[in-house]
Amino acid sequence: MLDTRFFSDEMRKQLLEWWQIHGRHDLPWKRGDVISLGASDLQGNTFELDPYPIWVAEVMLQQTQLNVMLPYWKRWMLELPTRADLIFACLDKILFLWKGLGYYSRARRLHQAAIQLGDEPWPRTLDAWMSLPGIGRTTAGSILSSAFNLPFPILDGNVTRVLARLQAFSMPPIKAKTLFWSWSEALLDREQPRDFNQALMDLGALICIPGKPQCFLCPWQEHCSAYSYGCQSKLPVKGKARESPYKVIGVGIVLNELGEVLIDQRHNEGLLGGLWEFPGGKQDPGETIQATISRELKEELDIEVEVGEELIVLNHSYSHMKLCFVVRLCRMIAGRPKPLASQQIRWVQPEDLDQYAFPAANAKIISALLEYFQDKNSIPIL
DNA sequence: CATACGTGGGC
DNA sequence: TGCCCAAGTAT
Repeated sequence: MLDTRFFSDEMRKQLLEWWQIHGRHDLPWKRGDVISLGASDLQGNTFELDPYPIWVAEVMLQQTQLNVMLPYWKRWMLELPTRADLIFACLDKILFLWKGLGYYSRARRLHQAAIQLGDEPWPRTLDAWMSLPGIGRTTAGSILSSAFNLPFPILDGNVTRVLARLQAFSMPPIKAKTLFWSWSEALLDREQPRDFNQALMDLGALICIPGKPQCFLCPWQEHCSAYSYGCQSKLPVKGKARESPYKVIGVGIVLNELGEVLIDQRHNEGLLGGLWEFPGGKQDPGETIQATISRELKEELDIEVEVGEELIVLNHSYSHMKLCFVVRLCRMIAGRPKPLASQQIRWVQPEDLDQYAFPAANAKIISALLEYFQDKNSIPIL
């Protein structure tokens, strides 16, 4: 039941004319090699682009803004320029290239998907792309329309916001995914889906922004229900966010007599999967932080430590919880560390920590540790 | 369908 | 400082 009343050819034309002038035309994955020409020529927009750089970009762009992912994408393309390079890369390298971007399962799934594709030709159907790990309908539609100029709609945060305002939709869009998809599909310019999808996203990213949209610059002002009601800054309606839990985490910087520090690699599944970290864990109610650290290191590494001075305390918010890391220097008293709760453990020189993929919060701990050693001008003998 | 899953920028 | 938000996917 496709309601296309609101979506005219005139609207498509207005958006594309706006985009020709104001759109983001400098996306490097859309300026790369043209892998084949269609019946027409470049002017006709029927050329095809290499899907690999587009695929990498689209995955990096999931829940991530263009200016944030761009340097990561450039480095990735230098290190792993083709699908074959990705297939044969090791997970450590992949996670290192992803370090700091967040949502690390994206990197693992990109790798898995490349392996799954093997040396098959690039898929050209929605189902084939969506069957790959890490690729949902939006990413599949983006790749198919960007690379092959095929008429598949998208529904990202930008498009959702534009549509919610265009239709003055008064419920949280999350409750009406199917309707929004049908709108995106009805709206799509089937003659030039590549440019149209990009134009729609650019409209959302540049004009129809959250908060205070730039309606005075909008090519669709006259078509926008929210604008006519003056409610554009209230849309889209968001669902109520649940309070995220707060936890205190005791972290142990365990040093040995060689001045090496003990790190562990997290299991691949779940939060920060596959990344390295300093050992530690959640403080139990009524427990001192010293007790937390010595208990966690006993449970996870089977070592006894003496908990020493505080290195740093830092707060860190994830999307679904807030943590306070209390980091203490530790001396190992007894035992030999074993990876009881991790993939592996390693003793490393502090200068070599930059060769491992640590999450952002741990990167701050590393900075504090290196500063500490610099101030001491020597490795502390505990 | 609700929830897990990161991070940095903007205000 | 703290909260909102950003090119979503998997379960």
